[in-house]
Amino acid sequence: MSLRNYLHSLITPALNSEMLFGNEPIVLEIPQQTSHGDFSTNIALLLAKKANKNPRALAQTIAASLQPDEAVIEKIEIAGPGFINFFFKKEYLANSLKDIFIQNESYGKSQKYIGKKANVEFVSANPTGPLTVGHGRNAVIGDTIAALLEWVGYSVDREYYFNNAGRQMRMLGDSVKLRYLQQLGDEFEFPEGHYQGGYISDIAKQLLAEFGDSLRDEPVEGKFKEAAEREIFKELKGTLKRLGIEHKAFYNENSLYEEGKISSLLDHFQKTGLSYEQEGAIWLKLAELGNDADKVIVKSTGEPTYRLPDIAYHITKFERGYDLIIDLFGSDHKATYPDVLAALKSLGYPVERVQVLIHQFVTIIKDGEVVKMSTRKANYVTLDELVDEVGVDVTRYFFNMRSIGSHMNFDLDLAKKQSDENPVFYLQYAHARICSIIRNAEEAGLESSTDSLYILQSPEEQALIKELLLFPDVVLYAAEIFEAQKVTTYLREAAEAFHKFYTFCRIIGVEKNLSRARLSLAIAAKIVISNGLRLLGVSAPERM
RNA sequence: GCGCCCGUAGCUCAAUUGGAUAGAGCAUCAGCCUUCUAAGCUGGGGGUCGGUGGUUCGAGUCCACCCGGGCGUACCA
Repeated sequence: MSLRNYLHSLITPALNSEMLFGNEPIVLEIPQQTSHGDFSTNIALLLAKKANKNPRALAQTIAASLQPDEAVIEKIEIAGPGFINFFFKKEYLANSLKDIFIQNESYGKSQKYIGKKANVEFVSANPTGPLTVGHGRNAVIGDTIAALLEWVGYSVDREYYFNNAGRQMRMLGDSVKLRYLQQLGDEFEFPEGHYQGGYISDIAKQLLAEFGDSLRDEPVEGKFKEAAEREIFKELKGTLKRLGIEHKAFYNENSLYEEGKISSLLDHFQKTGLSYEQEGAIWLKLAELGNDADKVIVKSTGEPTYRLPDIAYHITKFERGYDLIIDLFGSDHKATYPDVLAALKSLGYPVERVQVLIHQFVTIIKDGEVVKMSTRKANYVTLDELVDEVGVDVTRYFFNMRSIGSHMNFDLDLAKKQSDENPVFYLQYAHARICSIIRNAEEAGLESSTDSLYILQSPEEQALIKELLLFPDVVLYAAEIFEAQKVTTYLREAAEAFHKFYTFCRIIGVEKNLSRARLSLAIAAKIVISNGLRLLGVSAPERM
C-alpha cells in the first residue's frame, strides 16, 4: 500500500465518525518544507465552511479521532490555518523500500485500469513529405501517453490515421507527375502551389527508371499518387522507428470508402434528416446539435469533406470496443473535432470516452530566425535532422519535458550546443553512477540487504527514500491527466535526491550493515530511474 | 471581429490542478576531487508570476476587463 493510500484509509473513517460527509476529495500533498511533514491535507479547511466551524478547531477534532498505527506514523500536527500534517516513522519509510525490490521492473506500474482497452491516435500526418520537428512533438507525446496508459493497466493500440482520398494527395501525385514530365524533357515552369521538396523529384526519377516514358498518359491518381504515398510512408516509418515508435495500425481514409462506411453513414444522415442539400452540396445540421454552424459534408463536386470520413473513422473506434479513445493533434486541427464529436453524439455513441488532446506548436529558431514551416514550400527542419544532431534520448526527453499546452521555442543551434548539458544526461548519469557502484560492490564482495534498512535515517537517505516511494503515484497521476511531463519532472527530482545521497553518504567501506542498507537504497534508486527512463523511451546507460 | 491556447529569473521551462517562504536547467559569481563516475555537490546574485480589478482563510493557478504573442475561424486536412 502506498503512503498516500495508507493516509487515505486513516482519514476516511475519522471523517465518517465525525459525521463530516463532504464531497471534497481528500487531497494529500507533499509540503515544500520538510518541517510541514511528509504529507499534508487541507481537508479541514475545505470542510470548515460547510460545518460552519473554525478550521483549526475542526482540524483538531479530525486529528483527535484518527487512529494511526504507531509503527507507521511518527506524529500528526495541526499547522497554519488548519492543515493536518503527517510525519511517517523513518524506519517504516525505509522498510517500505522492500516493495521496490519485490516489484523490480514492474515497480511504478499499477492495475487500476486492467482489462480496459485504449486507442491512441497520434502523428496522423498525411504522407506528403518528411516528418518535421513539429510532428516530432506529436509523435513523442503520443507514444509516451500510450506507454503511460499501459503502465496503469490499459491494453493500448497505437494508431495512425491518414487521408489519401482528397485534394491534398491528388496535388501530391500531380507534383510527382509534373517532375516526371520535366525529366522526360518537357519544358514548363513548376507550379508554385505544388510540392516543392526534392523528394518529389526522387520519386519521379524512380518511376522514370522503372517505367520509362510509358506513364505519360497515366492518370495522376494512379501510379504517381501510389508511388508517392508508398515512398514517403517508407521514410516516415523509418523516422518513427528511429525514435522507438511503432504504430499497430495505419488506418486510411480510402478503406472507409472501400468498405462502404462513408456511403452508409451518409445514408443514415439523410434518412434521419440530419443532413440537407443546398447549393449542390450536402450539409450536416450541426447548429441543431449545438455547434456554431452547419457544415458541408459533401461538396457540390460530389466529393466528401474531411468531416465525413473523420466521423466514419471514429465510429470504427467505437465498434472496435475501446474504453478510452485518445486523439492527439496540433492546435491547427483544433477546429475539426467539435463537429466530429457532435455528430458522434447524435448517433448515440458515448463520446465521453474520447479524449481530444491538443498540443501547441513548436517554434523553430534556426540561425537566429523563426522558421516558418511549410511542407508544400519545402521549408522545414525535419525530425531526422534533429535526431541526427542531438540523438534519440535528448529528442524524446526534450519533448516530454514540456507540458503540451506550452508554445515551445526550439532554438536548433542552442539545442546542439547544449545537448551535452541536457537534463536527460543528469538522469542517465545518476543511473550510470549507480551501476558503477554496484560493480565496485561486487568486486568488494559487498552484498545488498534489506534486513538493516531501518538504519537509513539521515536527511539525504530519507529524502531519497520518500522520493522513490512516490513513483507509482506519479505514474498513475500522469496517466490519468495524460501528461508525461509529470514523469520527467519527477525523475529529475529523484535523480537529484540520489546525487545528494551519493555526495553525503558513502556506500562502500562503511560499517557493514549500513553499507548493505545503503547499497540497497542505491539499487532501489536504479530501479526507479531505469523504469522511469524506459517508460519515457529513453535509454539507461550502465556507463557514461 | 469571434473561438481556443500561451505570457513566471537574462534564455528555455516547472510549480503536487486553490495551499504554507514561486523552483530547475542554461548563463553568471564563489567554493568542493590522494576514497564508490566532478556529466556531480555546496553557496551567492538574479522575480511588481504581462497589467488592473474581483472571488476567499489563502490566487502564478479561478472570474471579468485590458496589453502582447501563437493557432484556428473553408465546398483544405
